[in-house]
Amino acid sequence: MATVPSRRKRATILDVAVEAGVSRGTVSRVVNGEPYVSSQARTAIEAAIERVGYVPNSAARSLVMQRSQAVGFLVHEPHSLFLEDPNIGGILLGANTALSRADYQMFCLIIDSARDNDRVARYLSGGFVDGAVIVSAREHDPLTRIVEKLGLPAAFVGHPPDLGQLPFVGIDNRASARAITQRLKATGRRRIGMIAAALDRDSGADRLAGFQDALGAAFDPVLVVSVPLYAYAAGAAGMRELLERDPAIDGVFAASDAVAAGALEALRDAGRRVPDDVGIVGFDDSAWAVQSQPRLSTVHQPAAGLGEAAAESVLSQLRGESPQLGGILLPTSIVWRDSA
Amino acid sequence: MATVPSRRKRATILDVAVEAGVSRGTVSRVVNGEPYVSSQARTAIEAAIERVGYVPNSAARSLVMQRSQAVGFLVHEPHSLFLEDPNIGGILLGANTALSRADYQMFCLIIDSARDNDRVARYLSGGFVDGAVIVSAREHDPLTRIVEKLGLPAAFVGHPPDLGQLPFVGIDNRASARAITQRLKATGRRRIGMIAAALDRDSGADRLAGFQDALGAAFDPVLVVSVPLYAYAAGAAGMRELLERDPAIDGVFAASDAVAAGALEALRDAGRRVPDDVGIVGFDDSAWAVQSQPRLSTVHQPAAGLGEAAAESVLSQLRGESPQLGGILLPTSIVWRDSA
DNA sequence: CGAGTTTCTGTGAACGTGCACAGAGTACGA
DNA sequence: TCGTACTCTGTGCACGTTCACAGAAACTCG
Repeated sequence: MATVPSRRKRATILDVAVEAGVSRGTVSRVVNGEPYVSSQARTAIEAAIERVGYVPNSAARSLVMQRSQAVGFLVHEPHSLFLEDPNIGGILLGANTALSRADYQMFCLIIDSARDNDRVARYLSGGFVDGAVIVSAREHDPLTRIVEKLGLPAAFVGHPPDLGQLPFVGIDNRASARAITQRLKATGRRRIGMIAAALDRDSGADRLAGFQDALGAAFDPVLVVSVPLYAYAAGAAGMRELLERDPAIDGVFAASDAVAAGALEALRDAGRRVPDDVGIVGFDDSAWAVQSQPRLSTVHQPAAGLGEAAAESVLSQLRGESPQLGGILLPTSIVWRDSA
Repeated sequence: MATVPSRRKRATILDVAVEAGVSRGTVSRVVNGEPYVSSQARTAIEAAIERVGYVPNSAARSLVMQRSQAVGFLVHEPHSLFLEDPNIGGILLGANTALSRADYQMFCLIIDSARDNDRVARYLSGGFVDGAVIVSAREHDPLTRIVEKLGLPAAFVGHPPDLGQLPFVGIDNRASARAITQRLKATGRRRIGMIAAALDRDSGADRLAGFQDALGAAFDPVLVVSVPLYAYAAGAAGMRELLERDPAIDGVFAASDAVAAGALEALRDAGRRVPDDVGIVGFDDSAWAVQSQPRLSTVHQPAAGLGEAAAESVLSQLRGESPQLGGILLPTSIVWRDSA
């Protein structure tokens, strides 16, 4: 039967050995850059590899080496939010950079429904990957348990409260929120409110805490509204609510750029000028920040850096080093644009 | 310690066989759902699998089966554009959906510099993947040649002109451009221009052709400016040029949402109201479309659908079916918002 | 009751690689 | 000269699985 004609035979290490007139072992040594190979044999083998078009079979290598040279990139996020989240792309890119630098592969796994849990566990324990970078895990996430039980080298981006001793990387949300609120205050705003979001995540809660830190005694709970998600529509609703609570409000810290962009819409509808009447700042430095009118002042998240640091953490665990306790916090910076 | 790191020794099919008191072959049959297993043996084996925590070793399976159950997702795009492109995320998600439904893994490879070409060729031919979904390949892309030479089951998203007989999925740019231009005409605009972009890509050229189709005899080359990239700044420059050529212009088809957003800025600067004085439409239905003021009427691209269709094409080739000649074109829809 | 069929099970060979080990050749110093 | 280190090469085994084959048991039918 000629059903699958395109299945060509690939050259093996043995083909190379025969072609070069040496043994498998010597070819293996050349391929892996080991010493104790005569320069004569080496050149002959290199030529033979070129001639037969040899490429090492990763499955065979994985089998005997007991590792796959691959790291999983897991995102636990509904598909819609995956697209909206401004950071995931950068994290993915950063992780990819670090991993390919170390000659590791990156496998993507996007977990949408809980139905996928089985598949994930199988995947993590099936030898597909030597480690994992895990993005946006939540509290009580089964993923956390699976990784813990497996003892798999892993690093989380973000910091769900029940992470235990598992390594993570993140930014100091609290300090960053404190810093940008202080700068907002420094521009002369008197009645400063916040549209807090995603308080069930540590990022959301910490941003609120930082806001409160910065205002100190001036903090007024009336000027804080909370919305469930870091989303545009939620931001608009939150801003309307704030305007209702205090029409004299003249400064707003939005928990994310998307939220801030939504707030901008509500302010426009209410006839307020930004930044003249109301100053507004966001968080993330995402595409929203430069596409809004006016462009947003915001906290810049080093998304690629987070991905890179997480990947590096996994790689170091793979080298047998023990991960840094308490996680790694990357510095943020404030980008001052037009909205405040 | 009671909790020995399960990382050390994983259960093999032999462990299960011993535990269940049968042979490897029988366990293998159960694992792969083959017939000719007594129900007695089946239940014993299933219990044993549970007890020892057996997970099949994918490397060993790949080795003997000569396939990896993985499909590569290749993006050929500088990192910065990868983040900016509104469609890539959706394509990735769609491909992931289709692949995981078929129990395939998705393996991401982001190709930035030409330096990576070697690495890519190695991985495509190294048995890491059984097929590939390739996004944003350009003309004379070495990737095209590599895939062709390897005879690897693949599908391109988009359609570089030198693709030859390789399968691809895309949208009908020409028909979509025609449709949205017609609707722009139907709103009563008399002097309609176009900011064409990226005419060196088929998408750019086709959008211009569709525009010309729709206007028919009314087409006036004076009202067409061409900019090199689908970019904001280029759109602003293009719009200024158009206003100079004909101040009476009252309708504009921008080749992308980013271009349209730039045009909006130029119109604002020129004191024209949108949509009152000038109606403008874009293309892509990206984040720009909803973040602009006013929100853009535009052509919606089924990004997830594209990824899914590309993945399905690869899967069908993997089943031995021959790919659809001439590629697959997915339907678009027009989203009517505020800008026209 | 014997012959043929169907159902079920076990066994030995691959798949392509890395590694331990053994052995051959060479250089060097005592 | 011999012994000893050092350099280089080839060979057998293991990794965990699937598959083809052989054989055993049960069942069917003339």
